[in-house]
Amino acid sequence: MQQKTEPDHAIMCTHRTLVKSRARGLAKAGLSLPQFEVLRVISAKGPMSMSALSREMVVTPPNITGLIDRLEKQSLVSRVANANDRRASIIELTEAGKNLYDILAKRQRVFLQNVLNVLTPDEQETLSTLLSKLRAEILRRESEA
Amino acid sequence: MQQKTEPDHAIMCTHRTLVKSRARGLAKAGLSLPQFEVLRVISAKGPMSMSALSREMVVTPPNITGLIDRLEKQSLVSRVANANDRRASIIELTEAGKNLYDILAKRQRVFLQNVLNVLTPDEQETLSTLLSKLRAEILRRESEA
DNA sequence: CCAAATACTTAATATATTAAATATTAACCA
DNA sequence: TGGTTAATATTTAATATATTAAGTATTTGG
Repeated sequence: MQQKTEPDHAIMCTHRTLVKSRARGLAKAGLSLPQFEVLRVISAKGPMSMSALSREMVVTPPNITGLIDRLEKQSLVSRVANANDRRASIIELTEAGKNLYDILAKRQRVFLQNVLNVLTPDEQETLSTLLSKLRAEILRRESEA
Repeated sequence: MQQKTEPDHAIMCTHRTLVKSRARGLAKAGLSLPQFEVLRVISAKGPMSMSALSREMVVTPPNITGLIDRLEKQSLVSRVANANDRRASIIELTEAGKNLYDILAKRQRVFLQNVLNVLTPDEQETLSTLLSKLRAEILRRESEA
């Protein structure tokens, strides 16, 4: 997995490894990582429209349509009609959705915490700071890519 | 884009920002980032079979079939029959592929170097080291996810 | 009331996966 | 040697995620 020591490669490799591990864990419960993220956002911020969800997850609305279709088929979320605005239905977690999320979220939280604990609190802060600087610089130089 | 200071979120956000910027740059020349990566691997290691390519890029063979189909349609690579092993053709860059890659690779290299230079060499090394530690720990704890 | 904005869906396409099919090569053994 | 079997290389099919472009429905501002 590891090939070069340049930070951009390190970011790519670490991201890929993290995503694959998390996805493998969730797959045991029949969920994908994007599907889990939908449950996480609604669980954290409460029921919301699909356009709000697309803004929270930084993905496009057609993507949300598909994700909600699949989660609804699994009876983990439901589209609840909204009398105030008949264009937008409100996406809620079902009881099954809440229960599954609670179980998986706990497991994911423990896993991530255990992984991060390989770094000291200082190292964790340093890592976040360096990545944040890099992110700002990428955005600043967007036009040069 | 930036939401939390936990390192795992920082990795996700920075990765997304980096990938989007690079992809935007390549899109001006009609290439996607995965397509560019195919050209990069062949340019660096020479012509190779699709299975070798799939191992280099850490993706599955059916994915490579699609990528090569689309690159061949653009006349940037060609499948060259292999007398030694008629199962596998060898993927080569065409002249157009070499020329396009050279131009884009230079631009990407400069962009990445400029971005990374927002960090000092020491900071770059620290970042790589911390990410590497994290990656090793994720792999060690894979089963806990 | 009508134009513009907003919310969602549909269609087409790209990337990526797993599962299964085909083609070829390599290995073994009777 | 010859033939079956196993391994390898690629493709196809089905599905999930994600995008852009275009279409429909509803709301809102003037």
